[in-house]
Amino acid sequence: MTAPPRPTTPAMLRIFEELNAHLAAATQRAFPAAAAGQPLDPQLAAASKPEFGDFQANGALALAKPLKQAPRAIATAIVNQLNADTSFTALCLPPEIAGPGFINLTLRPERLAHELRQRLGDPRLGVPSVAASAPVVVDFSSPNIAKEMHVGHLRSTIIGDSLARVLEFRGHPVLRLNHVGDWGTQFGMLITHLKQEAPEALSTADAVDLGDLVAFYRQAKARFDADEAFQATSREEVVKLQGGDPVSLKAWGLLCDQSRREFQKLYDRLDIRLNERGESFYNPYLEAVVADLEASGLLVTDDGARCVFLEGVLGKDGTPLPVIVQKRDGGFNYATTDLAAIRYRFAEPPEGDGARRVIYVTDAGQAAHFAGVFQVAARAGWIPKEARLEHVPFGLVQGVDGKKLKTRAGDTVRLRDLLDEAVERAEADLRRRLQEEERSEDEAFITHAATTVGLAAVKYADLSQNRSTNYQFSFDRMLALTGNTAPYLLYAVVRIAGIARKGGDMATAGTELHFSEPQEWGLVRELLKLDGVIAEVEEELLPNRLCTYLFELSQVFNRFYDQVPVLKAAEPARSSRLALCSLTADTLKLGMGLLGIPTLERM
RNA sequence: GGGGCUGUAGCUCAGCCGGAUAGAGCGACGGUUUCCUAAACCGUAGGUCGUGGGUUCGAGUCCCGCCAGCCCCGCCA
Repeated sequence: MTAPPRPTTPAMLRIFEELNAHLAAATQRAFPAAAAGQPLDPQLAAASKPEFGDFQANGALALAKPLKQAPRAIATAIVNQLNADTSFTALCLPPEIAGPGFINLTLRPERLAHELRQRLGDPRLGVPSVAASAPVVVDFSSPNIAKEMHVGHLRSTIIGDSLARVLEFRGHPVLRLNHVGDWGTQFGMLITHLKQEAPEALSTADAVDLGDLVAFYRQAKARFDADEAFQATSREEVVKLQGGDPVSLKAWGLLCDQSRREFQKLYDRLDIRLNERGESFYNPYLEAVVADLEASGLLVTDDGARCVFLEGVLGKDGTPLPVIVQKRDGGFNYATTDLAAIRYRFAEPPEGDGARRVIYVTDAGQAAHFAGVFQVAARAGWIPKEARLEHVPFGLVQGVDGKKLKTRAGDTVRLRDLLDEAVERAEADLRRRLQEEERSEDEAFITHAATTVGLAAVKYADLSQNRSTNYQFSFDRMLALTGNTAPYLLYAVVRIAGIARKGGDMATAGTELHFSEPQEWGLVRELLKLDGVIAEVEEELLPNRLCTYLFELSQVFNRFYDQVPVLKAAEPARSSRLALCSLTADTLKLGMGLLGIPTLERM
């Protein structure tokens, strides 16, 4: 939709900005003429390999052509300017020119230690909070009333929650909206069918249980597809409902309550907070949507339906595709609701949310739908100039066979069953391990650890993959104790907790830091990357970047743990290393918290 | 027919406004435990980045064609 400027996303944001300014100034001093036209971009980036230092600047290569000079000569001139700048030399070791003309920058160790010390005892671990922000809407999960949550809701729920957590941590007021399917044709079908088959369900709470309701829904859908008379009755029922008919409304309310309670069980289990604001919420605004579109001259009546024809999107016959906002029978559809939602979310309170960023976490199959709806909203003038409206698409959940995930019987996998199995498998693993290691733990410990590991595995496996591709679901892989998995990360935290139990003082706020080993410096550098990673996730809405970071941090920590003694070290190394352990644990806990994953002390 | 997404090592995947010899995990093979949980660590092997062009000093990354898989395409959401 709107295209904001891409932010730079390196390690250590503040230092990055500082270096960038130094480089730009040095380049300008070295080549004043080159700055006359375009602003100079030093093309500063995180070093692509550790041996290149902390940062690399690639700008000299790009200047070679306009300046008609060899890139290494340009780099040399820039470096000479940098070396003459004492505020730069206080920050960095002398830059090195490498390859065709890269400028490699290595931060002074004392500066790294200084940055690290500032993060010790800082609850935000160096991640800045935004000063003030308009609300951000994250629209995710969105199951349908009268259906059970299934594997199809997994990704939206987990990814949406994580994005919301990251945005909240950055200080944005986040509206976590559950746009449940509680309106529309499906309800017409269901209510019509229930009137005939189980009328008590429409007047008495919980007269049928949810499983039966799901079965009724399936039957209703089948009748709707096959029986024209039923279709017509269902459509009339929708119109009645949308018109506020009390009998229909009561039935509708009962169905919603029942489903809502079931959804909440799963949200509680996954520790996900959501505000329900279903499609029905926008019912009072649907007329205004159509009126607005009419007033702005976008509306066309075609074959009885009121549509907006899209620009640049052609159908089979080469004519523009419509977005239908009012059906021939007078009813509204999901496009109308989505438009009303966009309009409401960007509108100022009290008749709106006043949001300036609206994020939809839905499967990639809806990309075309959202593109169309977004275009209409833009042309209708409902999107403020500085606002962002983003569809965050994700791929399908597939089985290991590469096909859409199903049960052995061929049914959709219920979310509840999927979580149960993950926890059961985690528990079986844990019990086997306890037996092998001749450890003894009480049942409460086993239940807690297995639940945490099982749910963490499901969440992490999903989040750690770039969401845009299809996702191959495998219990074996996600619960593996090695590799880029939740158990591996959880274990790193457990190791640090072990050090604390064995006498390591983790209250390290005032510690003098003295590092000598490469494993220590490796960990220091990794720890300082957190702020950049968070900024990147906030901008690109890709939780897998955070996962990659946490995995790499765990790897670097495990190497450190394996190769460098902590408790047995002499001072001042011991305290410095304890500080690293403490900050690593804090960083992992914070990062996993942003993924919606709690950590353990022992496992 | 039109549109979108995807195609990188045997498998699952990273690859951040184009930048140095394309990375990781799993699996395979080999090694490490008197020491803070070995659920770990160290090493080896393994890739024409689907394919053919183009742009560029430089392309897995940008543009065009083609191939393959998946998804979407007016009154369902």
